[in-house]
Amino acid sequence: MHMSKSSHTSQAQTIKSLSAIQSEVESINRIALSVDCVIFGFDENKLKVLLIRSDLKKFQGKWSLLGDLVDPREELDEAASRILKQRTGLDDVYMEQVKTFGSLHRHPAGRVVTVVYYSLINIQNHKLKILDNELHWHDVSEIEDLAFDHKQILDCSYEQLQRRVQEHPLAFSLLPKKFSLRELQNVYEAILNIKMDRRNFRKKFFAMDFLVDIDEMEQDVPHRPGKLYNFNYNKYEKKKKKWVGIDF
Amino acid sequence: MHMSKSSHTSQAQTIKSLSAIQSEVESINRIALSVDCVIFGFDENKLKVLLIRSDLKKFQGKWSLLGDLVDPREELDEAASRILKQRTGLDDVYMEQVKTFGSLHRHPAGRVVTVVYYSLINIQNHKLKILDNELHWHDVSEIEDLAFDHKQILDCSYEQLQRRVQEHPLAFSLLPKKFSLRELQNVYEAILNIKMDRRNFRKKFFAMDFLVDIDEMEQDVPHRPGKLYNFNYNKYEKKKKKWVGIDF
DNA sequence: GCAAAAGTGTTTAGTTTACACCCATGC
DNA sequence: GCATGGGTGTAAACTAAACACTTTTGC
Repeated sequence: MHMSKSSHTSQAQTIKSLSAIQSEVESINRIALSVDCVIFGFDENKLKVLLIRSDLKKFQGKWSLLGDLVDPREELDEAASRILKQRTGLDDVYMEQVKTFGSLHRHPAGRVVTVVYYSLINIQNHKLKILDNELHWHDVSEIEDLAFDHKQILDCSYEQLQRRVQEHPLAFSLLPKKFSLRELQNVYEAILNIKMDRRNFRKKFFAMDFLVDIDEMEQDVPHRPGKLYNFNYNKYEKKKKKWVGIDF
Repeated sequence: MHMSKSSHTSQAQTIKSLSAIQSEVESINRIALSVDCVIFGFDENKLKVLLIRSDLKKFQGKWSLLGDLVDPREELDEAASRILKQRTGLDDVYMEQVKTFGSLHRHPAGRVVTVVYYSLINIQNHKLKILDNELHWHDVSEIEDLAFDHKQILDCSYEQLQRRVQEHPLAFSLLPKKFSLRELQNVYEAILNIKMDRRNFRKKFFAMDFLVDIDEMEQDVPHRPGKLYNFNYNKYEKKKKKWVGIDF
């Protein structure tokens, strides 16, 4: 086999001993790690995201995602849950890792690599627990600028949400347990920023057959009330399709 | 607005000063960060991945992905490119971040969080540069166990590849610039682990209209030679579709 | 009774699948 | 001349899209 003539200078890492790695791990090569949470909600027929005012002078007046440094004894997912719990009081929430952002100068305090999660919560079901730093909900479509690289992080998370919501039953996480088909359609329209045909939408979801008619109606609506449904996760798990097809 | 009665004990982080964050960033809260590369190739009609023997006694005899610690002054993408370049000599390679793995005890040297990238390279075009630690290609389908959590990382990367290859023109990165339709189909069949109809496959790709007939034929094949094509990335960029549809 | 949204089917267009025969080359 | 894979078209099944009127409720 042909052996390249190119230099071997950078192969050192391949023959490191455990103790050498250990000393690197323990000393020079450590980096601050944070978790940032993009917390999506749905209200007033709009997709919302939870923001606070940045603490830092450099970003004075700018809004920021919720995040914190990861403790070295803490799992990444746990850090994300902790941040979410602190701010929303919610525990059992849909959450997904998006991407890790590590630009050298993304944080003014030095090198901080951040692992980003997004989560989907049902706004109606809860009130925010701690309103420090003006914690509150913002329309995703109206956000122009955020502290740090958080606008880029939000855009990336939102794009991932748009992709995933078309292939997985995520929309239900943004709604109460009981919801009308109109509400469900509104979630899709808000996330994907499109209009859909009402009849075709209903047909599609009934055909999938994991909405359960709970025999209740909307209350206090100024028009004919709609039926309410539950999402049956077990039925979904059994029926979900293995999608194959080349399409781009 | 209703103010929750729940404890405020964990809100401390929201009012940290920059200097407080700075001292955390500089000291106690740092974590070793590595990058691992899942390097896919295609040969003998099989999807391959590049592995080395693990350096560590604990994993003696086990194969491992290629990775290294991230230098605090180095971008994550650069670290991934560096690892790839060291081992394959290749520069200009398709590469995508997959996910970050951070289980507390995934690495015997201590807490090491790892950012995983996969890349797609054309095996035919090159020979491996450095063969230390028995660096070589393995059939993805035959890998049973790897050092660290690398089997889990490989599975996750492979699943992501399977999803992405159906929606983006990645397959071309695994082939030489000139390829036959049969080779292209073989890539899809290997990645997705399915058989496809030859006529429908051809129809589909010709309809997409970004394969360029370069008016050359296969050489030295023991049967009727096929035409060779290029992938025209510009044409793809213009034509690619914005895909909408709920399907799960 | 009027405003507002719920509920409901059918037709058409487009896409995906299944399927079989002749052709060009190397040996 | 035979083995091997290249190259091609059509019909059937399925899926997605377009589209309008009647019903129920609150006011």
